[in-house]
Amino acid sequence: MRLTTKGRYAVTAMLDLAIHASGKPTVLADIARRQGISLSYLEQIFAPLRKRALVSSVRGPGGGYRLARAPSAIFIGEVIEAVDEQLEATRCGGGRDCQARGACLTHQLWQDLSDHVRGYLHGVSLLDLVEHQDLRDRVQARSTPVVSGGTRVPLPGRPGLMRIAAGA
Amino acid sequence: MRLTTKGRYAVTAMLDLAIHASGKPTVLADIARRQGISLSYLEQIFAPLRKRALVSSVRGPGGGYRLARAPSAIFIGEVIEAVDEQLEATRCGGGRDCQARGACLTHQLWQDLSDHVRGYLHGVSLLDLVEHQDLRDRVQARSTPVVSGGTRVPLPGRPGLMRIAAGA
DNA sequence: CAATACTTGACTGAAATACTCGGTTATTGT
DNA sequence: ACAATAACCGAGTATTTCAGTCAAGTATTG
Ligand code: FES
Ligand code: FES
Repeated sequence: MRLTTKGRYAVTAMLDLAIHASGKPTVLADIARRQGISLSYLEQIFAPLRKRALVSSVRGPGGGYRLARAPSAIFIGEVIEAVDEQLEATRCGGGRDCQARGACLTHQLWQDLSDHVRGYLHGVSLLDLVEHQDLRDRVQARSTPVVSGGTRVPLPGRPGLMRIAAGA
Repeated sequence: MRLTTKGRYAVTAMLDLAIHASGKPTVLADIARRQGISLSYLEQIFAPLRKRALVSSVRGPGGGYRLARAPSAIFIGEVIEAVDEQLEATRCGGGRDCQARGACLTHQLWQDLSDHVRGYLHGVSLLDLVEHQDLRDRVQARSTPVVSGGTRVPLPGRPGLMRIAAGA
C-alpha cells in the first residue's frame, strides 16, 4: 500500500481547484503558491489527472485547469489512483502468487484491507471536503459509498483504541 | 501511510506461530523456511515484537518463540504498529502542522482514513486468520472493534465500485 | 564445553520518492 | 506578427527508505 505526497498533493490541488472554481480556469502557479507545492511538481501531477479526465485544461493566457465534473461526482479514490496507481495492499498485487506455490497465509487479509480502504476513499467526494472542515460526522455516516442504495448505517463514534504505538 | 513487507512478514510470522503452537516454542529458522523469509530479517522483525510483549522468547537449545497471549487476544494492528511504527496517513503525523500556518486542507481526510484503517486492523485477531481462509464474512461483520460494547452493525456486502484503475 | 538459538548492531545495494531543470507547443492580447 | 502566458513534456538527480546481509555476541541445554 502506497500513499505518498504525490497522492496527497493531488487531492489538495483538486480541492483547491474546487474551492476557487469561478468560471475562469485556475492556473497551476496559484495553486502552487496557495498550497505550498512546487509548480514543476504540480505539472507532473496534473498530467495523469488530465489523462484520466478528472480535469480539463486550457492553454495560453487566461488558461489553466478546471474540474472536468461536478465536485460531487469526483471521488478521492479516483484522484489518488490516478496519480499513485495503486491502493493495493497485497504484495502479489492481486495475483495470489507471492509465495511461488499459491497465495500466502495473509493474502485474504490484505485483500480485504484494500477493499476497505478503496471503499472508503471512493465514498468521499470533493464536495464533501469542500463543504465542511468537520467532515468527520458526515464522512463516517457515509463510509458506504453513495452510488448504491444509500443504506447509511450509523457507525459508532470513533473507537477509543488507537494510539497504541506510543513511541518512547 | 506505510505498509511494507516488514509489517506483512510480521503478521505472517505471527500467524505461523499461532498455527504451529504446541507447547514447545517455535524456532525462527522453521518460520523462515516455511514462509520463505530470510532468517536474519526475521530476527530483526522479532526484536520489536518481543519488546512490545507480543511474543516471548526462550534461549538456548529447545528454545524459540511463543505467542505471549492467546491468538484471540492479539490483533493485527498491534503487530503491524509494533514493527512498522505507524499506520498514520497524515503527512504531519497528527500535529496539524504540515502547512507552516496550521493544518492543510486535507488533514481531516487523512486523519479519518487512519482511524478507519486502524479500527479495521485492530478488529481482526490472529485467531480470526487462523480459523478461516474465507475470513471475509466475519471480518466485515466486525469492522468495529471487539473491545467496546460489541455493537456489531451489519455492513452491507462489499461495494461493487472498486477496480477503477484499470491500467492500460 | 560445545551446540543451539536468541540478540544486537552496523552495514549495504537497490529502488522509490520528491523533487528540479530545460525546453516545446498552443493561445491570446496588442 | 510578436511577445507574453501557461500548459505540456522528458530527463536528470539528491535523498530517503526498503529489504536484506553480515558479524559478533549472550544465554541455555545436555
Ligand atoms: S499477498 Fe497475495 S499471495 Fe501473498
Ligand atoms: S496532514 Fe496534518 S496538517 Fe497536513
